[in-house]
Parts: sequence; structure tokens; C-alpha cells
Amino acid sequence: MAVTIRDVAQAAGTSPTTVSRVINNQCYSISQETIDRVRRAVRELNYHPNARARSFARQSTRTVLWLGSFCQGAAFENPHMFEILSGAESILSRKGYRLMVQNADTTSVNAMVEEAYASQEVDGLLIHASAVSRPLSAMLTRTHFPHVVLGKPDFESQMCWIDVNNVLSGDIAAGHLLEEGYRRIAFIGGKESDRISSHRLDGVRQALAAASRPLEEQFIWLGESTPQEGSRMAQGLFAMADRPDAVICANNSLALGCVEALEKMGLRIPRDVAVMTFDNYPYAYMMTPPLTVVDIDVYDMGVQAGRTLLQMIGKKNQQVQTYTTTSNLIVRASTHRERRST
Amino acid sequence: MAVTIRDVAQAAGTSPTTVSRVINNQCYSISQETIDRVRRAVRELNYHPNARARSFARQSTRTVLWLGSFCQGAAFENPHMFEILSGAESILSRKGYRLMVQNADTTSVNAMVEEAYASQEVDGLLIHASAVSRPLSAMLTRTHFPHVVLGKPDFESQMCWIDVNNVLSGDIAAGHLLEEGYRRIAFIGGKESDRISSHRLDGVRQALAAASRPLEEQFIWLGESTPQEGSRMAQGLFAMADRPDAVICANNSLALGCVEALEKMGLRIPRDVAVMTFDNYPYAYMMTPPLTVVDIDVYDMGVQAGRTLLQMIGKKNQQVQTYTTTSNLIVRASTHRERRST
DNA sequence: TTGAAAGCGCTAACAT
DNA sequence: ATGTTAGCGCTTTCAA
Repeated sequence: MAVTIRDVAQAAGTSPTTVSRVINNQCYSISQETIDRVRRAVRELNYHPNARARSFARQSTRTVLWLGSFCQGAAFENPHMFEILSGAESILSRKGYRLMVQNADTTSVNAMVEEAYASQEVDGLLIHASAVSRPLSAMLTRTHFPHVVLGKPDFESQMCWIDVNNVLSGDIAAGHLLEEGYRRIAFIGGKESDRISSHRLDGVRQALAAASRPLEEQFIWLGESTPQEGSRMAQGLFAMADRPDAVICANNSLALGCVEALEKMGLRIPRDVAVMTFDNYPYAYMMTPPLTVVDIDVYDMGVQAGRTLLQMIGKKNQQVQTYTTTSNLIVRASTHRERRST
Repeated sequence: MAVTIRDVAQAAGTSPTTVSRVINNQCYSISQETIDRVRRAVRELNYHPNARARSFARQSTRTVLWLGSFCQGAAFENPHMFEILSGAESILSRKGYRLMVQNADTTSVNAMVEEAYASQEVDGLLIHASAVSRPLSAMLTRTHFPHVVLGKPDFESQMCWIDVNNVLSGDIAAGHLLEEGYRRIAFIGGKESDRISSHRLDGVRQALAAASRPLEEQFIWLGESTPQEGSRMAQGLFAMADRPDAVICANNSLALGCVEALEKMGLRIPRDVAVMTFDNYPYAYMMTPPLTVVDIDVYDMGVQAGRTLLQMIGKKNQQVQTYTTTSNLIVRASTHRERRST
């Protein structure tokens, strides 16, 4: 049999209650001598409190459930989510909480949350935005169950969410190009329904307008987020009479195609044209030349989400709907005229 | 207050014992009528058994702990691990088990496993090979605690592990090129300490030897697994008098550099030279031309690991040390002479 | 076919 | 400063 709290109490010549207090650090009314005796007994018996009994007695598992997409290929197609997950794990772990994961999508998520809530299996939820639904939103709002949605849901709601600020990222991207002396800035983006791309475009527009050099409409090309489309749009862009001298690509896929097209057209990066994009995926720095990116610290977003959730678990009356603003500019050869591509 | 088993029992006019039997499907001695009454009460009261009480009473949490690297950047640098994780999640979830995750490395893992074992918090462990250590191995072997290591540990041990078969993958790669009519096959790989690369090389050697066309030593180039090195090695390879007509790159990074170098040297893929690599990363199919790869179904490896672990949790006397053999050839333009690169 | 009763190992209210 | 005691909600043994 495993060592229990009674064994420790006996060995230390005290009661289970006292042992419980010591191992939970509620020592404000315990003599130092007793504390030492208990600690020694714990060590000598190699006592580890039974987690199941604890969860049961304190009516809390100190566990958080992460709901998101864990389907086949997800890790390759959406490393973002796993990076946020990693950030959340770090803070939860540090605070003595456990992190459970479960595959969920917009249709399955309701039953899962219902079950997790009713069975009191977890103290809170972290839900990836790709897995939220309106019924879920209603349920969470009604029950006030602690939760944080990772990413802004694509409908109005009272849920608590945290997202990175793509508008800010676009702003930073355009600001960097202006600083480097580029003046004819173009944007290659995803379709209008692509909210990330649209937000980045908004930010670019903002920054250029603020610098009294508004983004010209013929310099905005939108299409599917594939290298092929990126290539096609770049070709269109640079077939125009008045060429741009810099291109902001809304994402890595578009950037890949764009760079390829520019190369084929005999344009040198960054001498003839600057190229930059968002998110520091391996593509970005493995390309020649390595691309300047505005990186979004999604790991940090996970940390913040975890921290927020823990606060909500502590005092249940908090509501948060916020953007975290942790975009970092990483300057590489593709936008830096002094350097040359390797 | 939440609905308890007593409430259901009362509503159904029976005892908690009977309700427990029904919800756990131990119905071999219960009248159909009683079962129906209980089921109805469960539904009407929207009863969900308290997971904490269950774990406590049955002395099992039906939870598995995954230990691996969740540090910053891990999702981008090692999507593999998350893909295996996803596979494991799917099978565990289906069998009514929960999956917890925790960041671990070779030094921290011992304390974590000790704690998880002693506190009886989980029923089993899935440990990524990057986080195993000799002391851990000794501890698991001594306690017979159910575990599966994902990937073959780099030291001899009695631990249970599952890995993909990289030797087989190399064999398949070489076999494909032979079939396509390529005869002068070269290999660009990671350093000798890179076990994945080495195994793939072994497989290539095997297949070519079996076809009585042994891999020529001057066609084997090894170096750091970076695009730069891949590029350098490709240049060396194709500066030789007797050029190869096909190159197998041990991984995507090397392939990226290799393709770039070939392009610069004016060689057309696949007309002048075939290129293939391993693992179906987005790089592989976003490049021009898209690369033929031998893909390793790591998701499936996670499924198999999860399944194996559940068996071990069931009957504790099983030991497994095995390769899963789920390599799939994905033929694309880079090795197919009939097609042309776009 | 069903039910009573005894835990599972800890926490926390209350008493001293 | 410490101990007594009563749960936490379920499962399971044993009896009927």
C-alpha cells in the first residue's frame, strides 16, 4: 500500500490535520518544531499526497481542459495552436495546475463542455477559436464557467477571449518599410473573408495614411492564400507601369509564391523590391533572402490566456475581451537595402 | 447543488448501487424495467457522474500524462511531436481516457514521473524520446508503471518504446527511384550522430544493394541539417565528373537547400535530376516542383502508442519494443520524368 | 435482482 | 497550536 497522510501523522506523532496543514503551507498557527517533524516524516516515508483524494476532498481538480483541433495533420497545418498551447502549459504548470487536451470542433464542442462542466472534471477551459460555437457561447455565459477563448470568435459574444493584434502587426510592417525608405508599398493578401489578412491590411492602411502616403488601391491584391496565387498576384503587380518598391504579403504561403515570381521576373530582393510578411515560420528564414517578418508571439498569448484563466478560477466575476499586443519586428535581408541577398 | 447519484436513485425509486451499475453498464443482473427507469431519471435530471468522486472511488483517473517538449518554438520546430500527440489523443479519447500534457526534458522528467506515479494522478505515461533519461528508465523498469516511449531511446533499456521505421523509409525511397529508372542515386544527409538520417541512409543502402547497384561512397554527403549545408553539398555533388541522376535528401531542410542549388546550377528537376526527401511537411509540396516524399505517418504512431499503453494499463505485464511500419510514398513532380515542373 | 454499508484519503469546520 | 469529526460522491463487497 502507498503511504497515506495517516502514516505520516503517526510517524510525526501528530494528527492528519496538522500534516495536511503543513503540506498545504497553511502554517500560520503551527509551531516550527511540529512543522519540522512533519517535513522530516514526509521525506523519510517519501510521502506524496494522493491526487485523487485531494481533488475529491477539495472539490477541485486544479486542471484545465484545452479544446482545439488535434486532427490528423493539425500539427503541420496549424503550428500556431500548438505554440499557444505550449505557452498556456508553462504558466499552468508553474501555478500547480494540470492541462488536459481534447480534440474538438464547432459541432462536438458543446457536448464536451457540457460534460466537463457537469462532471466537475476541470476547473476551467481554454478553447481555441476554431472550436467555438454560438450555443457554446450561450452556455458559458449562462453558467459563468471560467474560460478563455484563444483568438477572437467570429461572432459577437460575451465570452472571454484573447487574441493577437493583427492590425498592430500590419501597422508595424508598414512603418518599418517607410523607415527603410520605401515609398510605393503594395499588399498581397488573402480573400476578404480571411480575417487575419484583413486586419493586417487595415493596419497597413492605417500606418500609411498616418504618414500621408495612403495605400493605393491598385497596389492591393487579394486572393487565395496559396503560393500559386501569391505568385500570380505578384506577377500582376509587377506587370503594372508604376511598379511598387515594396510588398507586404499577408502570410508565408503568399510570400513564398511572391518571392518565386519576383525571382523569375529578374527582380532582386531587396535591391529592386522589398518583401516582408508575418509570423516567423521556418519558411521565412529559410528562404533566400531570409524575409523580414512581423512576428506575433503566440506563445506569450498562451501564457497570458493561462494567467487570465487562473484569475477567473480564483474570483469568478471577471470578464476579459482583449487583444494582446506582442508583435515583434524581425528585420532580415529582404527589406534592408544595405545588405545583399546571399 | 449538482445532481448526485442519490438524486437519481430517489427519482428512479431505487438505490445508488443500482444506478451505479446502470451508468457503468454492469447490467447483467438488472431487470430491463429498472434499467429504463434509471436511464430516464438520468436523462430527466441531466445527471453527469462526478468525475472527481469516481476517480477517487475506483482508484483510477483514466488519465494519461504526456511528457515532452512544450517550450517556446517547439510547435514550429518539432511539429512531429504534436502530430504524434494528436494521434494519441484520438485513441485515448475514444476509449474514455483523458490526456494531460506537461513540458519535460531529460533533467526535469524524473521528478515529474516520480510525482505522477506516487500521487497516483495518472494511469499511464506517454513520454517523448527527447525527454527520457537513464534514471527514468530504471525507475519505470523497477515500478512496472505503464508507459510507452515515443521514439527509440538512444540507449539500451527495458522501457517500452514505439518508433517509426526510418530504415524502411529509406528503402522505399530508393526503391521508388529505381523503379522510375534512375540509376545514379546520391544521398545528402545529416551528420552521423543524426540517427534519423543515418537510418534512412541505411535503408537506401539496403535497397540499392538488393538491386545490385550499391550506393557509391562518393555519392554520400553528410553535414549539418540546414538549407545552407544542403546547398553546399548539392554543389559539391554536382561538381563531380560523374554526376548522379537522383538525390535523396535526408530531410526537408537539406532538400530545400539542395533544390535551390540545383536551380542555380541550371539543372532542371526532374528532367536532369530527381530529388526526393522524407516527411510531408508543407515545404515539400509548396516548393516548385513539389517534392516526392516518403511520408511517415506519425499520427498513426501516436494512435498505436496510445492503444499499446491502454493494453498495458489493462494487464500490466506486457512489454513492447517495436517499430511501426507505416511509411507512405507520395509521388510528386520531382521524381516523375513524364511530368514537368510548373 | 437489488440494497446496505463500508470504504477510497484527504480537507476543513469546529472544538479545545 | 493542535486534534476531532464529518463529510466529499462514488464503487464494490457482501448479504438478502
